[in-house]
Amino acid sequence: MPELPEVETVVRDLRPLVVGQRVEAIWVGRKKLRRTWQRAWTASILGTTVEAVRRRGKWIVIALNSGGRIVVHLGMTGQLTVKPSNEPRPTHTHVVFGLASDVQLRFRDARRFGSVEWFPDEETVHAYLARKLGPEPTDLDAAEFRQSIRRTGRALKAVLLDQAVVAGVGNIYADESLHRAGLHPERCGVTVTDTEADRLREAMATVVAEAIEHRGSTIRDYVGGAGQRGGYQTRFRVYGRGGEGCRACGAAIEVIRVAGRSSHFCPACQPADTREERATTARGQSRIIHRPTAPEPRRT
DNA sequence: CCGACGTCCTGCTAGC
DNA sequence: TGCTAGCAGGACGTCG
Repeated sequence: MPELPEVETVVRDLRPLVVGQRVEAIWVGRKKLRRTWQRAWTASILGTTVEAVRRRGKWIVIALNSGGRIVVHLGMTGQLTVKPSNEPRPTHTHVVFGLASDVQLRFRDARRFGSVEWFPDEETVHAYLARKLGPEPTDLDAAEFRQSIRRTGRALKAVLLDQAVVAGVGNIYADESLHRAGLHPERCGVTVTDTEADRLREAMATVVAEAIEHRGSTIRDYVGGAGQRGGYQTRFRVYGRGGEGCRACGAAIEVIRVAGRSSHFCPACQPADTREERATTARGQSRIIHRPTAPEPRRT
């Protein structure tokens, strides 16, 4: 599933292929995506030229010389690739932009959790994304991150998946970061020390940077902007390695459900906080029922 | 107001 | 071998 490193790889791949290209044709399929394509968007985009391709969190922003912006989210199975126009269109292709040099920018998404939409200007896109997203992992302020963690009773895993806390981290890199930081995914936010929070912030930055170097991770569907698979999946320390040995200590990696997501961790490197009490819900998910430290009083 | 949970969607896999 | 139930999860709406 595309997270920050995969989206960054797509953006880097697309940049030399689409910047400077004119959008000469647009085709939109009938199947509904997360956002419904508006007829007016086609007219607004046709004839404009791509000026830049950027990423913010897991979102891709394609800047046009008209000031308009095409904004893409890959969801679970989305692919945004440049292919020769004469190459057959694979199934689940939903949007195609015909570019000047006989190539097409194609959006393909089997599960249709992704989206393609248009905004009239940079300010509107900025407001749209700023409402949802916190800082990038590399821009995360130490004090701010400590506070984000400590002001909540949620499990650390849930905090990392919250795009308003840190943008771009998903299930894979949350698990990998927690392992590097030696923190249990269910660890309750309020009990996390400054040192632990700092370790987690640094672990996230490291994991994400390493994954980008390896062009992201391909579990099943993910491909880069020219259709190539990623290479980081062979370096996972915990994700998808349930039952296998921890690369650090050899203990068997465990899989549990936290915040509605599968969570992989090493019980030896990432010990549970024994001061916490938990109960298991009917659906097999564990809930913290007692916290060792009371949350700070909420300010009004 | 925070947090938990249901919903969307289809391809693949485990299990019979 | 062939079928099917269940699982995978990012964003977001809803509900307690």
